[in-house]
Formats: sequence, C-alpha cells, structure tokens
Amino acid sequence: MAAAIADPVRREILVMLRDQRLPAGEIADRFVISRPAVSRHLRVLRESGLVRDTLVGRQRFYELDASRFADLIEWLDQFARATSWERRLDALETEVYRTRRERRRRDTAEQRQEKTA
Amino acid sequence: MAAAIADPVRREILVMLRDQRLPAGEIADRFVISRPAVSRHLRVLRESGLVRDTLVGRQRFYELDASRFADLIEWLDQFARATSWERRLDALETEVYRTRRERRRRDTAEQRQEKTA
DNA sequence: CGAATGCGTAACACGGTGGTTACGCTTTCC
DNA sequence: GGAAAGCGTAACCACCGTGTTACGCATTCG
Repeated sequence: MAAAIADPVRREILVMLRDQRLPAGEIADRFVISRPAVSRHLRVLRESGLVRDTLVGRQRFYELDASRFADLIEWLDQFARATSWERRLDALETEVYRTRRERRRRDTAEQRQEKTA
Repeated sequence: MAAAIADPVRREILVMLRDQRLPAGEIADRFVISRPAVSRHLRVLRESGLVRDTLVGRQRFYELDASRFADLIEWLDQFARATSWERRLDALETEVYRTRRERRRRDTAEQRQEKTA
C-alpha cells in the first residue's frame, strides 16, 4: 500500500479524486501519458485499496477509500511520535554493542530470514 | 519522500529506529542482504529527510526525524478527511474539464444504471 | 444489427531500483 | 606506525515498474 503513493502520477490521481469521483477516461485526459498507462496506475491504486471503482454503464468511476488512508496514517504515527534518542540509555546500548554483534554473526541470518518469510 | 517508505527493507529500518538510534553496522547485521545494500537504503532515507545521521568516531548513528513524518501525515490527512462524493456537486465541479457532449452522455448513462441498481 | 465509445489487457522496450563484489577512506587499537 | 574496524562508494548485473502501441470485450447509439 505504501508503494502505491510512491509514484507521482498516482499521487496526482489521488488529488483529483480528493473531493469528487471521476470516470477513468476523464482522469486519463488530464495526463500527457497514454490512457493504458493511466489505466494501470488505476489498477495499482485499486489493488492497494486506496481507491474503489464502480461500473456505471460502460464507464468505470473511481473514488477514494478514506479508511485506507487512515490505516497509513496510523502506521506513520508511531514514527511521528517517536521518542528522541537523547531520552534513552543508549550509553548502555553502546556498551553491549560489541557483544551483541558477536552473537548475531553466528545465528542471526537464518532466523531473520524465517521471521520475515 | 513518499518513495522512501515504498521499500520493505527501508520500512523495517524505520521500525528499528523507532525508539532508539543505531549505528549503520548494527542495522546491516539484522538483514540478510549485504552491508553495502543496506548502506544505500540508509542513504535514500537520509536524502528523504526521514532519518538523520551523526558521526561518532568511526561509527555513523542513525535516528528518525519525526517532523518529516508529520509532513507526510499532513499530506495524507486530506484524503482521510475527504468528503464522500455523494455530498458534492461533482457535475458542477468537473464542468470545465469536459465538453458538453461528453458530459451529457456520461450523466444519462449514470442515471439509467443507478435507477435499476 | 453494425458502428462508436469506454476501458482494460497483452506484448514489448527501456530506464530505474536494488542486489552483489571490490575497493578506499577514516578512526581506533596495540 | 601498522593492522583492524566501521562505513560509504563504484562498477556491474538482474529484474521490476512504467511507458508505448495493438487489440479485445462490453455497452450504447443510430
């Protein structure tokens, strides 16, 4: 989902849809790039959940899904509220640093792989 | 800046730094990928402004910059608060971008479909 | 019914991104 | 001073994402 807002074209589409729903053709008309290119951007947004589509006749209307943005904001909020490092005992962190490195060099790689997989 | 959080490795780095600063080596040790690869991810994060670095001896400590996340959240907030399209006169809103002929066709199609739906 | 419209998909080209190894520059330790 | 440690950069390569054109399918219009 975070990757969906990485592209400037998709971000512009989101702005277009901020306070109105629009059919695919009209969105594409506002860009210099070809209509199929926009169509695929719309698919990415659709699959990310940030927008939802509704078929109306032979048109496909796109609209925002505000709840998905709320999810993104919630995720980002943990970093905006991050405690500054000065308030932490990183002196202790540094002290244990060398020891932890030694331990990790032995056993971390495979564990890390399994966790994320 | 939005592109910086598009990569899963970079997102994991941000989580690592959420409540403690860390030297580059320790960050790299927690990944299966090579240290130079992590080093470049750190550079992307640095240039995006999401993290700041401090040289301490021969180590380079990384820490979050909460204010940049606040900027991101602020940008996303306009979409989370987006009014639903039903409450808007989007026909009027989009008048400028459409010829009268195109608009007439869209609206009639929409009416027919939604009556039966 | 046949033509036009709206929009998505397929196939392809290409530049950017992310991986690797090799290397160099500081800083620290003995 | 010389070796080791910490970390970034360079060069290279594979792949993915985004652009294009050609095409197909459904819906609407005359």
